[in-house]
Amino acid sequence: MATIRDVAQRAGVAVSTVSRFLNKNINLPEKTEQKIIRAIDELNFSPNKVARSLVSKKSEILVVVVPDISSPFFSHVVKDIEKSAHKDGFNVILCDTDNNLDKEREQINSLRNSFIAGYILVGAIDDVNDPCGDILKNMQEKGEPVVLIDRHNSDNTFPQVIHDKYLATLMATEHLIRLGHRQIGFITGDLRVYSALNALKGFKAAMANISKNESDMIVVEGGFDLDKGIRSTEMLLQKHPQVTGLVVFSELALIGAYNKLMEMGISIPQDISLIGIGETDLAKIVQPPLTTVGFDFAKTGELAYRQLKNLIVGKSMDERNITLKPEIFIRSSTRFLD
Amino acid sequence: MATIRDVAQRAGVAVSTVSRFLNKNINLPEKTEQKIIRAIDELNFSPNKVARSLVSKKSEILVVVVPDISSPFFSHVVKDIEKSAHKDGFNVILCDTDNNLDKEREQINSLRNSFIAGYILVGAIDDVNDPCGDILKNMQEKGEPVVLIDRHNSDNTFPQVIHDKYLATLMATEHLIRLGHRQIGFITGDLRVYSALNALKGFKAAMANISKNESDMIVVEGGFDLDKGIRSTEMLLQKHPQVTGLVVFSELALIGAYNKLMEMGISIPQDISLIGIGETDLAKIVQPPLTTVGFDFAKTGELAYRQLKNLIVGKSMDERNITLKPEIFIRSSTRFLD
DNA sequence: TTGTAAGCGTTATCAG
DNA sequence: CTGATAACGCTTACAA
Repeated sequence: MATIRDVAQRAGVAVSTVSRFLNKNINLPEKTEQKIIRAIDELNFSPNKVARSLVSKKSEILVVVVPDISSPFFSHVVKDIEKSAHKDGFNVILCDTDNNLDKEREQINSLRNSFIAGYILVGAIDDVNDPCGDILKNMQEKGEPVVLIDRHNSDNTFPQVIHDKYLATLMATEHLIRLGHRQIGFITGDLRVYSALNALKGFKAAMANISKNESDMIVVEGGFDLDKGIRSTEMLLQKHPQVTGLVVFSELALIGAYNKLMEMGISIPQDISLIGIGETDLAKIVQPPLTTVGFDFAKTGELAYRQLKNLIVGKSMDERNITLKPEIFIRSSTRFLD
Repeated sequence: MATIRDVAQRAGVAVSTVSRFLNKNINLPEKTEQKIIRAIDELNFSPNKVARSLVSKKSEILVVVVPDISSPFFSHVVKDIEKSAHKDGFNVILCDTDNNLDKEREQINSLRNSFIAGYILVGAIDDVNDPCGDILKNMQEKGEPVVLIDRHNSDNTFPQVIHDKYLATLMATEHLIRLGHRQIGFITGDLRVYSALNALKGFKAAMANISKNESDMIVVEGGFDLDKGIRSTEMLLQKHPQVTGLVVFSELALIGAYNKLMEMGISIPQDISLIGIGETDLAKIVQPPLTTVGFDFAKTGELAYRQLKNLIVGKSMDERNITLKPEIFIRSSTRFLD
């Protein structure tokens, strides 16, 4: 690999001149510029990022932390972040924490001496009980650019993008209520996750209109994968065979619930109306297509990146907290209860 | 941020001593070791990766290039690579090329001066016509560690992990033939992709047993997403309403085909037997569950990482080319044609 | 065993 | 406007 020294030597100028040229700091005379260009070309030189990073104390590297990249929502968000970031010349380091906050800690800490330009952290399990407070606090003190997506954000410390899961679950549940359902079950996500907790609140708020005390409400703690959806559905139906409507948090668990109902020979929506929180292709594709309350998460990644970018360049933002509102997609898995 | 200098000063030793301690190059006397540990602790010091990288001319950063991280197969592979890599202390830069080879070129080139430890490239569109030859050749010359997954690999230049899509499609087609089908349609992937091309060969090989000339074979060029699967199925059925069996390459296109058939009121497997190449949860979940010929792609990422690791540490591998064999999962979407 | 100093490839300061 | 040269934070000969 040729260095800036080699280029300078070959062009017959000083390294600083080449450096200036590279950083377009100044208008050099046509003549020297040509010499430099030629030398760079002949040597096939390109400046070393690491050396550059060492002196400038920054890099063009972003870190994106997700609980599970193989989950459709997260992989879409990451894709959009990467796409936006790439346009600005940033590269993205992906950290998959496997829903393990210790791993998250470790990963972030191991990167903290690499002049990372900024971080985007996506909601993780146990976020509610232990919002990585120590690390985040430290990052804040150090002034490191951090943006949060669907994450517990005490004291509103960091800019964030939030999907209003409270409202989404409220809407979903109210939809069933409007259709005449009274015996409505809710399969939550892992309640140590910020947005899952909010969803539960939304469910309770909606149910409060038709049910006097909370203890009557039919709630089973679920999770974010297919398997959890299957098992939770089974459990819920066993304990509460009277349900006519089912609200399921998270896309994958919804598909799990769908699968379980089909397997049990329970007809959707004849026997049970099924509605999910979160929108994916999957919900549209199964038969019958599933009614969902979802978000246009094509925007999430880009919005989060934009926030981060503003943070990095020190530009003030119009709004530090972006809350995305849900939309209901009525398909064929819910019916009027006569 | 404290530097190694600060630590040395505080501990009352030379920087080199601290460096030696950090790199465990030597056994220091208990006494000085304690002093250093204390200083490090008090200053909350951790060594700067960038500076380290500059002198060592290497880094703990891997680059993984995929055509589309939002596709289930790729996101699973990336997850496994990340997991394995993280155990060895590597971080992973994710490049999503959006199936654009120019973007791939650009991304890789922009990273070539960052002392990247190694690269894993996953099969992309146009790989067949233009296997990024210039860049890859250059990388080979420079001795940069590169591992390929499902990718055109002229002259067997790089270690690789391959899913035998030829065999998979052969098996799928033969399964339908065994069930008595003769009018079998095939929806390919994008034929500029290496493994899609192989799949087509597999289909033709199987069909050769029951069909004299190739021009009789029913083939429609498809793609890798849901939408392409839907459109290709529509087109195929329009031109060839006589088909009783359908082989679909790629997981997502399979689901698209399923969806289209359902929408058209075509019963699976009564009217048409449907079989897919590639295994995902989706195929298991829809009703009826779909027969597939798939791969245990839980292994792919880890295997590729292992190859790369060996390349990086200069360890010779048992096998440079790992070919993963498919397995048939017979479910309820194929039936005996009476 | 420990310390001194050179150097990794840049950028930035400061003379000329 | 250009050219030496000192950083940046670390590793590693080489010397003591």
